[in-house]
Amino acid sequence: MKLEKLVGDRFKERPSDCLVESHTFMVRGGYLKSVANGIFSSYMPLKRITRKIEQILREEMDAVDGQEVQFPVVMPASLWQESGRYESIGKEMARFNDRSGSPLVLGMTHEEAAVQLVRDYGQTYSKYPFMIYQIQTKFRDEARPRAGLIRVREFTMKDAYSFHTSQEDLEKYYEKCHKAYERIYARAGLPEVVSVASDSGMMGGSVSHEFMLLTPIGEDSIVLCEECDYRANMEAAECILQNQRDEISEALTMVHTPDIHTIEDVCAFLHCETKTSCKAVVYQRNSDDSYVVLFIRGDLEVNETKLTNYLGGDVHPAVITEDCGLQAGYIGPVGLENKNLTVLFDCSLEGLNNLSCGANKEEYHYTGLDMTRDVAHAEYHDFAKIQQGGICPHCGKPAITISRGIEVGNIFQLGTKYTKTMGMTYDDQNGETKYPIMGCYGIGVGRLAAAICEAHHDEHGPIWPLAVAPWQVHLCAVRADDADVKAYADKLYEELQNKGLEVIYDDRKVSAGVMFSDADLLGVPYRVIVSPRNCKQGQVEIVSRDKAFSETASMDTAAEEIAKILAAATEEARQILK
RNA sequence: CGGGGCGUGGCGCAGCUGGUAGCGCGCGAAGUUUGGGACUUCGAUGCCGCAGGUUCGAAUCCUGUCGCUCCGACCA
Repeated sequence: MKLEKLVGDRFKERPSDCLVESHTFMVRGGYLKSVANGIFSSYMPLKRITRKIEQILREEMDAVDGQEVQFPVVMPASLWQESGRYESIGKEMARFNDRSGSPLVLGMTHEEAAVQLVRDYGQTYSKYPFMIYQIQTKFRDEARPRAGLIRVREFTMKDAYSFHTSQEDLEKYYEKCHKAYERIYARAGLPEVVSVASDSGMMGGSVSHEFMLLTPIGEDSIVLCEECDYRANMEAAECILQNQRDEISEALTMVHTPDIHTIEDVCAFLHCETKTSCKAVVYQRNSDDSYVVLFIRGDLEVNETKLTNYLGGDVHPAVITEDCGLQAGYIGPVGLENKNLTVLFDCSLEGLNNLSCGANKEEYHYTGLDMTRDVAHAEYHDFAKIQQGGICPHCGKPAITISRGIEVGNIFQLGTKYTKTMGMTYDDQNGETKYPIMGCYGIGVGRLAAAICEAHHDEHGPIWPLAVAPWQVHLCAVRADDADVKAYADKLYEELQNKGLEVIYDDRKVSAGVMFSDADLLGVPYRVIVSPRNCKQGQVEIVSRDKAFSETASMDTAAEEIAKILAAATEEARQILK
């Protein structure tokens, strides 16, 4: 490919809406163009990258006996009504009607389609296990797309679905897929991706893992232990506390606290720390707007996912009205005898004494609250967000750190949620009718490309790992107006292509600065420089994009040398994988 | 869904106490340059997001609307 003919502009200035490096470089380097909020077209360089990523995905899925299939993008609402998700999923799913008025949806995930595809086939145990996968466009009407390809509305995803006749078999296969995922990230140049235990959210099921690239620009919070290998999604991390009770319990005393509402204000007023207070966090159930009051230690935050899981339904922050029986800013556990309230207590309060709390009376708080004495009936559950420096649920050491990460894939043990609702059954050896157990496994292709860029770049542009780079060699003819340079570079271009290498060839009559800047933006791992200076010495320069490698080769044997270097690099990558 | 910000050539921006648009980059031509985004000269490119309103006159003021974006909520 001649760079001169490559469609798409490269430019110097950072567009104002690009806030992360991957987005900036992909826009500046002519990789993509925004079409609408969270919807992009790809130019050739990005298309070549995603094609290579997809090929890696195919190979690794095939290696775990996956069969590539293809589900439709557009599906009838009836298919989603079978699983119940037509109703349970909100505005994230795009819905429309066809000409006859029949409701349709755009696929945002394909569990239903997968079950539909195989439920007639999988009627006997002898057909199991099997796995099907596709690489397909998904549309999710995200509330807030952001950061270029990191979070978009339309994207390509590899999604896989496995079907099993026993939990043990699923678990065995799940483990295989976990390893396959590790290989995928390693091959794509992101061996640093870690898997974390996660909350499975709307997908249902129990065990799941998210694969995370740790980076400050990530959207998810991840809990890591510095002392052991414990890793978890923020939502799933158990919060363990060692509650320290004072020896002497003071008496419960009402204190006048005019115009003081927040925990910080109350504690400042009472000259105590927020961790010696009991705060109330009020929610309402989405289903019926009934109130849920959660008491938690003043310095901690509520993990709403834990709360949702405990309640078995979604909640939203409460709107406290005059007549709901709650004194906003003065809610406390003592004397809160309200009929229609669900009152919950976080473990962080268990056994504590000498706390401050609201008195359920306007402008009054209590001091000297003793949970054991004053709130004897309380049951304690874990609703708290784990904190930096918190206690690791695995090793028990106070070595928890919280990092940000980009989710570049995830795997779920789905169980029978979809096979049950959609009536997929098989007969086992004993002639008993059973529901197959499912697993599912997803990787977003574009997001992975963005994550690679995020992890591998310098101030000038991306540094694509060889396995996913849009081209393998970037041939620069510096001073292409020089006849010797041009003639030799043309010849070398020809030779490299004949050796089966992927070459982007820049023979534009532009200054070296422009040429190198463009090469930096395209991030091709090996750069070959032909110039008058080099020609005079009978040599060409071969340098790697990451500057780790730089050597010269004779003009006569340059093509062979380059091919050798690439072969060696490919082989090295293969060795590392083992 | 809540709260901010912004819509002016392809990109980045100025103009916004009203008088019909300007700068830098990029683009085209000519020439001088040539190993990290060169220089000079000339040139092209704008329904100033859209629709109303105020006014003799609107990029500028008012109203509405659409779009983009950031923070939060939500989230396979």
